[in-house]
Amino acid sequence: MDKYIFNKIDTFDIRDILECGQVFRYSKQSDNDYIVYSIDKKCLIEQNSKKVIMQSSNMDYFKNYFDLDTDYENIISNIKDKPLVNRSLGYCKGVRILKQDHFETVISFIISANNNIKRIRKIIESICTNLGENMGDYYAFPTREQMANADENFFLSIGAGYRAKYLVNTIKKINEGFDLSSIRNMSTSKAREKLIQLSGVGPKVADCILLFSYGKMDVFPVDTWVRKIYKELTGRDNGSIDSISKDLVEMYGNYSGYAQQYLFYSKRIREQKT
DNA sequence: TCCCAGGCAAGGC
DNA sequence: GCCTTGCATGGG
Repeated sequence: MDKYIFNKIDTFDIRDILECGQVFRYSKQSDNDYIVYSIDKKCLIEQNSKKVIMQSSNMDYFKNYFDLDTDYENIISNIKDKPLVNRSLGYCKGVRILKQDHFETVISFIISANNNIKRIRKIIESICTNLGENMGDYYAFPTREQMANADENFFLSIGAGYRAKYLVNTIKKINEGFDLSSIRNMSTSKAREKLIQLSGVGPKVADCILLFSYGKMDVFPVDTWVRKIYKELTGRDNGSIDSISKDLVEMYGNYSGYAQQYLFYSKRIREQKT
């Protein structure tokens, strides 16, 4: 296992990064010590006031995964004067937007619909332990072929609820040739349109996939928390996801995705939710 | 008992 | 096109 050490910076905090709601497969060893899993890989991350220590057999993968080449101070300087951003940074300046696997992110955020993070994590873990490869001390996220072995009853049995049939339909579509990698080269609006063709993927889930897996930053996923924030900002609590999202992207610009995550996570911290 | 959670699909208009 | 309703499940 390789080791990679870098100096601790304000814009990398492993707790913020993993607990901000963009990823569901991680385990907390202690306050500053986590393990994160992605597809069939894992990475240990330990941080203190001076250093961050990463350990993995797939270090190049995780350097990219954690977006280490991006200058977050520069991003912050571009949005810090926008509404609510500066206050939010006081809670979670260490957030970074991960570069997650397309398939895993699609499946994960279909499960996220009208659900809470604790349950989302539990359902995804059940998917891995039941369908994924045994890697020794953990289970990999199943491949699309492995997932094709699961039927609606399986997903119901692990608590997926009415999302069970969405999962079956989407897995089938992907196995029959729906190309997730081609989406990378599309414009944000085309990519969004394409993702929404998948069962269980609407505008909000599509925006999460675009942000957390495709690195599209001109999106602003609108969920129940963002609706509350939008009401604080504008006094309005009506409107479709598309209209609110469009408003917010106009307001926050090409760094909307980062702003969204700072606002979303700090809101949840302040309301003491898990 | 009702409300809520990183909403979506289907049907009505 | 927009608006309403039904939907599984577990926690507060």
